[in-house]
Amino acid sequence: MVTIHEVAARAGVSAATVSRFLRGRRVRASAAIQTAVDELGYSPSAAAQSLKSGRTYTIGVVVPDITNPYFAAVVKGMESVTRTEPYRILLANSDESGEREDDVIADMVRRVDGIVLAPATEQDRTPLNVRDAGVPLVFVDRDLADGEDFDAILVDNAGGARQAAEHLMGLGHTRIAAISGPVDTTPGRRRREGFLETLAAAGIGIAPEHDLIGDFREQSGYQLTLSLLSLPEPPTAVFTANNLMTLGALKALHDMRVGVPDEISLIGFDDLDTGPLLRPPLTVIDRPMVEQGVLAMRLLLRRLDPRHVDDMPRRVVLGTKLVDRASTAPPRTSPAGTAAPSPAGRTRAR
Amino acid sequence: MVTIHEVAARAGVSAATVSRFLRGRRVRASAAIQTAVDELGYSPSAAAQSLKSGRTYTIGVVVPDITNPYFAAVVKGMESVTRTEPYRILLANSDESGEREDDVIADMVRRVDGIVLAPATEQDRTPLNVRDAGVPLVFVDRDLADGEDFDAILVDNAGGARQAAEHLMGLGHTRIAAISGPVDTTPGRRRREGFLETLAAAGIGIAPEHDLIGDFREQSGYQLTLSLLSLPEPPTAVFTANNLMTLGALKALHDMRVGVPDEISLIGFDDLDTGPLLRPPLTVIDRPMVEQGVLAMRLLLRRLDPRHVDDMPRRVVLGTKLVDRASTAPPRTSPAGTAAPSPAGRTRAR
DNA sequence: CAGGGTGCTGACAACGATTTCACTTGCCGG
DNA sequence: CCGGCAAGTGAAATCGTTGTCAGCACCCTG
Repeated sequence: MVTIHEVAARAGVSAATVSRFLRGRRVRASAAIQTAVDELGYSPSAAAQSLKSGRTYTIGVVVPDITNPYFAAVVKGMESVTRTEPYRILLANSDESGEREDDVIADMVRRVDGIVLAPATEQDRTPLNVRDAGVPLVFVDRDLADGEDFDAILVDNAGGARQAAEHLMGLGHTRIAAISGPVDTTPGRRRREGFLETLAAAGIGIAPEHDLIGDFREQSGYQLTLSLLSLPEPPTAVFTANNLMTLGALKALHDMRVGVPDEISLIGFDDLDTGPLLRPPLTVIDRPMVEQGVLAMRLLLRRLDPRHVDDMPRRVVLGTKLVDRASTAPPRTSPAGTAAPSPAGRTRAR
Repeated sequence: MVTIHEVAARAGVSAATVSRFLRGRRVRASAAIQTAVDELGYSPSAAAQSLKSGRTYTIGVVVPDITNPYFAAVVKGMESVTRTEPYRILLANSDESGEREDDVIADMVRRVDGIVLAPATEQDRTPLNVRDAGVPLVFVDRDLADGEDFDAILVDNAGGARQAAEHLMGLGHTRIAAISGPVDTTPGRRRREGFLETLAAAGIGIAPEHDLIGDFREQSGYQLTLSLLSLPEPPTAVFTANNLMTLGALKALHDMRVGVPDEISLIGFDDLDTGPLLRPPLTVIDRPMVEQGVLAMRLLLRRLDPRHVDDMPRRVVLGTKLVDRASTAPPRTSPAGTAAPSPAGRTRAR
C-alpha cells in the first residue's frame, strides 16, 4: 500500500503539501505531485480518512429480502442516488428476522454514516439504539408502532387495501378472503386493517376462517390458499397482501385446477414485472418502488447535511394505484342469500 | 462517540488492557471493564481498527443490475455466506456500463478486502488494476477474454445454449432465430456461439436477419422480437439469451397476438420465479443462481486467508438444465423443403 | 529464602491522512 | 529600500485502536 508520505518523498515535498494538493488547494509543486501520484498509483486510505474525519461515506441498507422484486427495486433506487454522491451502500438482508436485524445493525452502526431500514417488526427496539449511537435513520416501506419521530418513506397501505376491497365488492363478491402479512409489521397490519374495515363498513363481514395471516413468503401464500380451498365454503375472491404471497396463491390455484378468475378472483398488493404475462394477468395494487428508494436515500443524505440534522422528522406517504388486469371478475354463482349485481362498464387494461 | 480511553478511565485501567479484554485475553479487571463497556455503550471504531489492521471486513460486489432476478439471487447467496463471517457487502450496480464499473471499483478498492465482479465486458481492464492494488477478485457469471488466471464461478453458457438449440431442432424447427446478449460479454458471446454452432453442426443455418444482438434488457428483447415479426419470413422459434430479454420477447409476442408456442416457440436462458405461471409456462435453460453467489463468496473469503492467497486460480463451471414447460412445440407448418418430424413421447412439466 | 517463572500491566509507538500553527518567501507600495 | 501582506510551506498533533516492550508482583520450587 502506497502512502501519502511516499508520494511526498518522491515529489520532494511534505505530506501536508500533498494532502493540500489533493484537496484542491493551490500548491507550488503540483506538477511534480501529480506525476508522483500517477507513477505510484496512489489513492488515499479510506480507513485513515474515516478515522480523521469521522465520516465513512457509507450508507447501511437493511431489507428483509433482496430477491423480493419490490426490495430489489427499492435498493436500485437508493443506489441510483449514490451515483452522483460519494456514498456507497452496505447491504444486508434481515430475512424478516428481528434478531438477524439486530446483529447486522449493531455492526453497521460502527461503519456507516446513516441507515435505511425496513424494520422486521413494529415493536423493533433496534432503531432506538441506532438513534442513541447518533446514526441517522430512515424507514422505508415499514414503520415502528411509535415511529412518528423517525424519518420515513411509506405507502398508503390501508388505502391500497381499501382499493382492493372496493374493487372486489364492486364486482359483487361477498365471500372474500384475505391472506395478510405478519400483523407486527406495518404493511401486514395496515393492509389487513384497511381491507377488513372496508368490508365491514360496507356491511360485508369476513368469516374467521377467511381471515388468514401469512409471512410474506411465497410458500405461505401457497399453503394458506390450499387451506382456503379445502374449506366447505371457499371464498369467491382472495386478497393477498404482497407480491410473493400472490404468486404462491396463484400457484396453489393452478395446482388445484381452480379457474382464475372464473371460480376465484385474485387481487394482490404490489405489481410484478411479469404481472401482465401471467395466467391470468394479475389485477394488483401498484405503488412506486424505485421511487421509494430514491426518496429514502435523498432524505437520508439530506439528514447527513449538518444544516438539516435537526429538521423535523419528515414522513412521506405515497399513494397506490389499482391496476385492473384479468385475475378478478364477478363471482360465478351468487353467494347464498345475496343477489349478484351486474357490474356495468368495467374496462380492463388489455 | 465513546472511545476505548473513556472505558479505560472508568474501569481504572489503561486502554491497552481494555483492548486486551475485548480481544478475549485474560485480564484482572474484567468485571469492571465489562461494566464500563455496558454503561458507556462502547463499541470500537471500525475506522480505527481498519487503519491499524489493514482489513476492512468488507467485500465489494458489483453486478450489472440488482433488479435482475438472477443477480438478486446471486447477491442473496453471497450475503448468506457472510452471515457466519464478520464480513459485510458493499453493493453497486454497473448498469452494464464499463465506465460506471471503473468508477465504482476505483472507489471500492480503497475500502474493501476483496471484490466479486460480473465484468461489464470481456475486454474490461479494470480487473488488472484491482489485482495490482492487491485486492483479491472473483468473477461471477462473466469472465475476461484472457481471464484464465482469475478466480471465477461460471456456468456452461455454450452447453446451455446447445441444449436450447437441440431442443428446438428436436421439435423440428429449422427457421430459428436467436436474440443474443452483447458479444463483448461472456454470456452474450458464449451463448450465441454455442447456439449457432449447434445449429450449424446439424446442417441448419441461421439467416443473418435472424441472428440478433440485444443488450440483456427487457426493452431490447421486445424491440428485436418485433423486428423478427415484421420479417417477410419470420422464424418459427426464438432463443433469447437471458431472462429479461425473454420477458420482452414474450410481451412483444403477446402484443402482436402471436400464439406461443402455436405460431412461434420461445426458449430462454435463465429461469424466472414466475416461469411456470406465465402464458404459456416458459421453457428455459435453468442454472444454479443462489449457489453461484455462495460459491463466489466462499472462494473469495478463502482467498483472503493468508494460507490460500497464492493458490492456483480456481475456476468453477456449473452445468445447466433444460426445463421443458410449454412455450415450445413443433412448428405448425413445415418449413419449405423440410418434412415436419413427429416428436413422439414428449412429456412436459405440468 | 533466593531465584526464576508466570501472568498482568501501562507507556508508547505505530497505522495514514488532515489540520493547525508558526514560519519563510516573494512581491508590492510607500 | 524597507515594512507589510499574501501565498505557500513543513513539523507536529490528532483521530481510536492495537501491538510491542519493559516492568512489576506474585507464586512455586529447590
